[in-house]
Amino acid sequence: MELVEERPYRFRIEPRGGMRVPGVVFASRALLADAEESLKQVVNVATLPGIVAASYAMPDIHWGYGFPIGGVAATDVDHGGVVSPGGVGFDISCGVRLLAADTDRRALEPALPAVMDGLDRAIPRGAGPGGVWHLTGPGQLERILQGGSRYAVEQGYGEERDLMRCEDGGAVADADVTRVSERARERGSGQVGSLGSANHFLEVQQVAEVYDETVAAAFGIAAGQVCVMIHCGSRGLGHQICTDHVRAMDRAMTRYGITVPDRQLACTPVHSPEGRAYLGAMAAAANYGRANRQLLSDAARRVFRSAAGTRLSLVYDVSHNLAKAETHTVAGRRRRLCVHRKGATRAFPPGHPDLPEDLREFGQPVLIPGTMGTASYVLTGVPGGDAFFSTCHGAGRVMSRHQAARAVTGTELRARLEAGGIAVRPRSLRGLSEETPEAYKDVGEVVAASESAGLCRTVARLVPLGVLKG
DNA sequence: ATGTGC
Repeated sequence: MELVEERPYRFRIEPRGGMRVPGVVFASRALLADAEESLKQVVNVATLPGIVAASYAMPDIHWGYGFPIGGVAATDVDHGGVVSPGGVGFDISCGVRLLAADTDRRALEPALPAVMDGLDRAIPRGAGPGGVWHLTGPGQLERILQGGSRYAVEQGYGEERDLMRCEDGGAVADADVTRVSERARERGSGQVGSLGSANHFLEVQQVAEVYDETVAAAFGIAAGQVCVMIHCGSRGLGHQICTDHVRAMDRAMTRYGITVPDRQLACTPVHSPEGRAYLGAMAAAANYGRANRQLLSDAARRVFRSAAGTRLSLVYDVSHNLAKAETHTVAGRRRRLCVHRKGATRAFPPGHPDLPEDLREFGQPVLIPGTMGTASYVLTGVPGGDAFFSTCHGAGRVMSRHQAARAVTGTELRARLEAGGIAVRPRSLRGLSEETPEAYKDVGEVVAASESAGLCRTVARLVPLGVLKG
């Protein structure tokens, strides 16, 4: 793959063959070692009908289904632009939520074991069914799919203020529950309010370092403060929706005269029946993922209140796997776009009208979940942000699950983390070993490259005190 | 990511 370094941390792949736009990759050379397969995916995405500006990749790019993880692609909906489920990923609306406690690490210390034991009991996790809500009637899942976090708050699982700190106010209005298959509903109905497995987690963290005092203060965080970070998505429901709609688009594509270099890029125009159906179902999954994080926040709040007398207030909730209707200026013209972000986080700049009023002058909080036992980051959007105001989403794997499990046993890893002062409550020791830090890139490098590329600014680094995993 | 395979 021919990468031209346009400037430090920004590489370009010139359009050729079926590419309609160039590829643009934000990274260091070091982060792109072994990226050959995922760079090919950047090139493939550049062939999609209606794509504008470039096929972008963030510094945490790695191989994914069709699109690379860490990919951003926008299509012009008024000029045949397509939507592709592979550009969102199987875990629709996977994202991160950060809550700030009204206490610091030292004050929490004596209560930490009780907090961890309480969370261990209160937070459903791991593969398969189980969630904090047991649905009572047939209409309840539909209300979750329509109402997202807003519905959870209406039912008493949160505060009205939470919704101000959620992307889209906690729910999007364009969910179409009729496009969510019976099978997806079945899978989703038993998992409402659950973490899932793999890289999903709930961590008790402390703010280890603040890089921008003013912005951190506006976000409600300070050095030493205890926080709770929740990383999870839409579980089996989102997975089934992706499966269903990839299949439908794969069958329909030729009717629209669309050919793609990889079947995993199955897509149809945004304004086709199949495109609208996917976007309606995707929005329902997005609301499900948000309700999921809202319910887990409420469960965590109850534990902190009873075990430590501590309150948790929401900093922000943002997804890194979504396609969204956004208007951007491209080549001097305002265009209505379908922006796919897959393993990439929206990072609106200061002054953006969609930000809550009290955060508007500081930019959007961007939440980066780190590898277990290392660090997580809070970033903020910056003026002139490239790639339709997007940045990285996390570390990115370098080792397969199998390799990781061979490198360390769960028991060894737990002992290592505990020796480092991190309490661990795993559901499965095998699952824990698959998430060993050496299986991932250094998230600090990813964040530094994102900032150097001009995609965001680093606000704070958080380190874990306790980890709950699936 | 995922009732960890079609």
